[in-house]
Amino acid sequence: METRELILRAARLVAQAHGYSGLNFRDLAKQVGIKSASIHYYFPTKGDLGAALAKRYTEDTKAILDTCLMECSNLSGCLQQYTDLFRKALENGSRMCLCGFMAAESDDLPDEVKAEVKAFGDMNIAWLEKVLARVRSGASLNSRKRQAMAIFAAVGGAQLTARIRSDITAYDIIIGTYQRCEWFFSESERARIRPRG
Amino acid sequence: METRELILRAARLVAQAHGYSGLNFRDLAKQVGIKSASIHYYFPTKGDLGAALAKRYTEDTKAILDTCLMECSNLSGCLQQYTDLFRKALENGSRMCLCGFMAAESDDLPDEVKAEVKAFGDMNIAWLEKVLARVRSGASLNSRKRQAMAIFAAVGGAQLTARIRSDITAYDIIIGTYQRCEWFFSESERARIRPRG
DNA sequence: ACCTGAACACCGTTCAAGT
DNA sequence: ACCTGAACACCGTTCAAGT
Repeated sequence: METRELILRAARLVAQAHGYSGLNFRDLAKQVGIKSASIHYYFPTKGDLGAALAKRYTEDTKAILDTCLMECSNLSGCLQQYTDLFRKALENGSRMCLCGFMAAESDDLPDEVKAEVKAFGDMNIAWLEKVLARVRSGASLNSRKRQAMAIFAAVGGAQLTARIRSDITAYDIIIGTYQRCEWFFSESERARIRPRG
Repeated sequence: METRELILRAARLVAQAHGYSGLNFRDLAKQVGIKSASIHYYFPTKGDLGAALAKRYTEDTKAILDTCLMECSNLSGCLQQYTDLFRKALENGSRMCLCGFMAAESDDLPDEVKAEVKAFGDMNIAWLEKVLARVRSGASLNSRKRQAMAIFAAVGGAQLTARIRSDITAYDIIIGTYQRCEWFFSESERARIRPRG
């Protein structure tokens, strides 16, 4: 396999466990079998590597999600596959979504990386909107957009919680609770709430 | 103010923006007006600093939440104050919950820090269970525990999403959606779902 | 085209030395 | 009790030099 590809694959696993700041050229080089200075031939700066990493991650994820969308006919199947996809990161050494981790590191990301991480979120939300549009054509565009954002945020939060507890069942419990909609307020409680923003 | 206190205050703001890995003794020392080697007098290792930081953060948060619990009579008011508290971090320079950030960094945290970050989650979930118990005495203990975990995870995910979008209104939209329970499935859709785990 | 060693300013940590 | 300078192995980056 090409060196550039080997670097990206190794870097992805490292970044999903240790974040952008946890990436370092010397260890990466050791894994690939070259010297750290050589990585700069493919990725001049760490920012270039981070941006390429996030972009590739978005492409790969989009390909998987689009396949889901084609194969799944019902909403619950699609969303189950969506949450299962994020579960896989946890299964793989309690790793996180690459861009979820980088979202936390936002302040320390070079602009080009930040843009790619945001693009990952945009892609996810757009995909979720498409899924929701299939079965909730009645709901307004804005309402579906809000729901898409909420679902995207939820899997990130569930990953975070499962990660610190070193317990993947926490992810299942949280996602399961969302799915069953045992949420903030009961029907009667909700009537009393002033919406925000 | 005592030097130790000044270090903790400066470190908290840094860690909420750059995480545990973003903490560095030299910058911290500069802010406090001493040399980096002097910080080791108060916190022998970076792990000691991180653990003290997370512990203090938990204590401070618990004090605020317990005051809420005493003053608020209804569920929606309590939970609104809860989500507002996490909103404040975003208001303050788009910062994150200290332990939310550290949860992502889990793999790189010394054990003593990891334990304190987990303790923050436990405290939050216990508090939320107490709130839910007030108005949902009908629900089972386990059900309330699951809801508490879900709410805790949700604010973390909402922070993450708002942070990468550099847009605090994303937080409001997401939290608002949870509160209105426009969630994963409609009533009829939910009937078709096989629960997980 | 692809790789390297050596240098730079930066990190946490240690420690002998100061007051 | 509290602080410091100097040293160490580590980081990303640069660059002249190799094939």
